[in-house]
Amino acid sequence: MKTPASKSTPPPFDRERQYAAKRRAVIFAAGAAFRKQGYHNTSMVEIARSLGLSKAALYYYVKSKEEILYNCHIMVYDAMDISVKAVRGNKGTGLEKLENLYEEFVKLLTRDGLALLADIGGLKGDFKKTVLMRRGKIERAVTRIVIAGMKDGSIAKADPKVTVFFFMGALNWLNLWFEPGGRLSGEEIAQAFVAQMRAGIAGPKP
Amino acid sequence: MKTPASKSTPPPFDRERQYAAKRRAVIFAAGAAFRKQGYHNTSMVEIARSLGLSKAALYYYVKSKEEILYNCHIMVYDAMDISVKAVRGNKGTGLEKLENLYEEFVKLLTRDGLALLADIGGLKGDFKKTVLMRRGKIERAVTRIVIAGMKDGSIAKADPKVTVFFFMGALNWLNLWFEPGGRLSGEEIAQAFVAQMRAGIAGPKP
DNA sequence: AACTCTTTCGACTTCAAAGTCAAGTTTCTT
DNA sequence: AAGAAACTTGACTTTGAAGTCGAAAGAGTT
Repeated sequence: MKTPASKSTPPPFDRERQYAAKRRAVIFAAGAAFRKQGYHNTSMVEIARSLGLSKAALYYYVKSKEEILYNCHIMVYDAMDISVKAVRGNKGTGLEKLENLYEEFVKLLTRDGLALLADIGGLKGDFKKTVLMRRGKIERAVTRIVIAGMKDGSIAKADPKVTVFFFMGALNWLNLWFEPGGRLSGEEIAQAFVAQMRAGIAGPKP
Repeated sequence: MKTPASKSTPPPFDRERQYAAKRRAVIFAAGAAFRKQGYHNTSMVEIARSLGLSKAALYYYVKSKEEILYNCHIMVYDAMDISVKAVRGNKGTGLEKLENLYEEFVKLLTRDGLALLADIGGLKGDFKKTVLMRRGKIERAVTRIVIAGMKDGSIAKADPKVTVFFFMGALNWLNLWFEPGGRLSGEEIAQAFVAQMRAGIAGPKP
């Protein structure tokens, strides 16, 4: 926080970085509260207090409550997009790819306080449009893998949409009961979820 | 409340029945809106208008918005309790019982506009306590069946809680994407969900 | 047709929470 | 140490939706 003022190249003390870090902290604190209580049941004052700040201080870092919610959503989708890309290159059957991806998803959601929030109704206009678009993108990517798996025989033939919605539901529900530091670790849940997902859809061809 | 005073039995025109029916209509209309938009994103005025009423007319049938939400929850849990009881008497393995129950659950949620709402944060005090209790009751009933299934070998041994949360998540998520009258009927979804749930957890003993 | 209970309405009040502001304090730079 | 930028504050305004009320229109009964 304090940098030496002497002659050489004093570590730049990047103010932007400081600001960005605090802004991130605000969004994560809010996200954690939204996850547990829901967007509308969490006031800006609560968020502020959880960080030891006053409400107005929050508005130094964010423009509005809606913007916080938007960023909570986008952060998760960004992380998921990365996982999707990572899996794209993989060799293996559709089922294998899906296992890898799903495991990453569970780990994401049980680490770092990232949460798939259901609250999209709290967003308006472009915020809403963008979030729905991003969610659709993830969904389509997963569905594509499932369809590929059905083609190569690693996944049992069925309606792809229903198949996907079934195990994606488990991810969305996860946020409402998972407690970091509870009896079950994210790792354990990831293992169990992947196993159950896999067994649920595995096809005839091994 | 009022019984005909004349000699014969003129059509009773039961006012209580009328009232109860309209009250039910209010709760269902509200439930449908809550399901799609969320509790806090649905105003009383909207609910009223969807029924062709004014806001004040709503308050003739319900005491508060919170009471509506409470009743939406309770109606689902009542219906689920009935399904649980129906399954209790059944013969068969744990897995078979669970299949029957799960199928009933999906059908419930795709019929009659009943919806498992996630919004519990909108409730306070006794309302909240009761809803959480009812939800816990259902969860425990399902978990008990799963544990029995693990004992009789029809369900693969694993952490019962995680096993249950996985497929119950699909039910909760269902509400957010299912559209009555859409491409997929409730029947079809029920078949697909049961199949995927079953395959996901089936044990060694057939 | 008069009477009464049920049902509805428009207009009002209340309330909680989002968002704003002017002025103060702290932290870094020179 | 002075000046500027970053940061924080308590008190204020705004907003949107919940909930209330007195009057009136409708329906069934005699």
